[in-house]
Amino acid sequence: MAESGSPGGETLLFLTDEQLRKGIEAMFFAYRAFTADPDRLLEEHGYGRAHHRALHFINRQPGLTVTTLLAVLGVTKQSLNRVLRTLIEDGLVESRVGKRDKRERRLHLTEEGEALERALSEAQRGRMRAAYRAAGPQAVAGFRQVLEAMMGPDLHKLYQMMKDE
Amino acid sequence: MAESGSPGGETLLFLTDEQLRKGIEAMFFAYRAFTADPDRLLEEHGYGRAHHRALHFINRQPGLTVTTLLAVLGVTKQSLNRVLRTLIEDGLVESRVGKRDKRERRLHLTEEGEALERALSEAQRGRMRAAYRAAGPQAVAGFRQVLEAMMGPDLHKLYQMMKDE
DNA sequence: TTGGAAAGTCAACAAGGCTGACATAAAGTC
DNA sequence: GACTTTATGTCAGCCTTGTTGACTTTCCAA
Repeated sequence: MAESGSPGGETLLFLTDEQLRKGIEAMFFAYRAFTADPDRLLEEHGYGRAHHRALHFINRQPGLTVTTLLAVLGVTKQSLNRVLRTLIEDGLVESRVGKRDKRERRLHLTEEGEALERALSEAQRGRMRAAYRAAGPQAVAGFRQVLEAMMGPDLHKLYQMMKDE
Repeated sequence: MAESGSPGGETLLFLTDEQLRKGIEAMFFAYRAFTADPDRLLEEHGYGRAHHRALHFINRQPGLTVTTLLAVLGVTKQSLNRVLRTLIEDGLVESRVGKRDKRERRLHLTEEGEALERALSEAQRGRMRAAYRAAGPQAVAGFRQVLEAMMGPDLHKLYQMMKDE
């Protein structure tokens, strides 16, 4: 019941606690749907969500280093390594020694890795595309604005690191 | 590279695979930020995200049954029970035998439960409020539209079950 | 040459999903 | 009244994915 009134001349009803709670629930349910499609596919291949995330970002930034991927994913080295190791063993990801700095490992998807990434992304984009189409370009712009504002400056920096087109 | 052209007379650039991928990443980063604040608070109390979700929905629908909560959360009985048991033992949730149907357990928050829920929600709403304010009412409307379209009919039904104001 | 950064590994632990199998009480049905 | 179904709870065990802490190897850079 914080800001229910009309302090200035503007209507701030969209900042009501109730509206905020509905927004929170919308995030909860939407995120569940958002991960459901790739999850099904992953299970068939014996992988989990963590594998998907690694594949996604390696695909987006071919040649990124392990340290960068760690920062992007926001997990510990040990946690990522477990996932990365199986992907490399299974021949989905290739780890190449850095040219200038030989300590670095540059990560790339193999053809097989690209194929799985594409399938996972397809599933996820399918739902996204349907939602975008249903809501329209104006709504999509608002959607992106709110999400970007919500992620805060640090994550927004990582977000912008990913190539835009 | 599916729909890059201009099939009709309309610009469908917002349905580009690249735009969809950015949307996917926005969801990923935003959801991470979205859960970060309550997670900190939860850790101080020795609880996890699962406890937060239970508290949230019991608060929203006081007196809901276990079966309903199961449907809303989308987890198994065993998984929910582990969480619910500790909340009841710790005196945050009260389980009352149903009046008409005595098999049912009606779930309610105690005062202590309400206090924690309020604190968690406050943390989460703080970020949400800032994002909403920064993006403006128009963007918020679009945000909600896209999320609702994304969750699909089944989850949308559960979403609408929650009281709106 | 020496300190620090990048990567990898081992071990142990915790949260929170899951399945399967059962048990009980209460409702509902025939 | 006997039988079936529903709502709930519980035990046991497994998996993924996160964590901390300790330690190693390799390599860059001052």
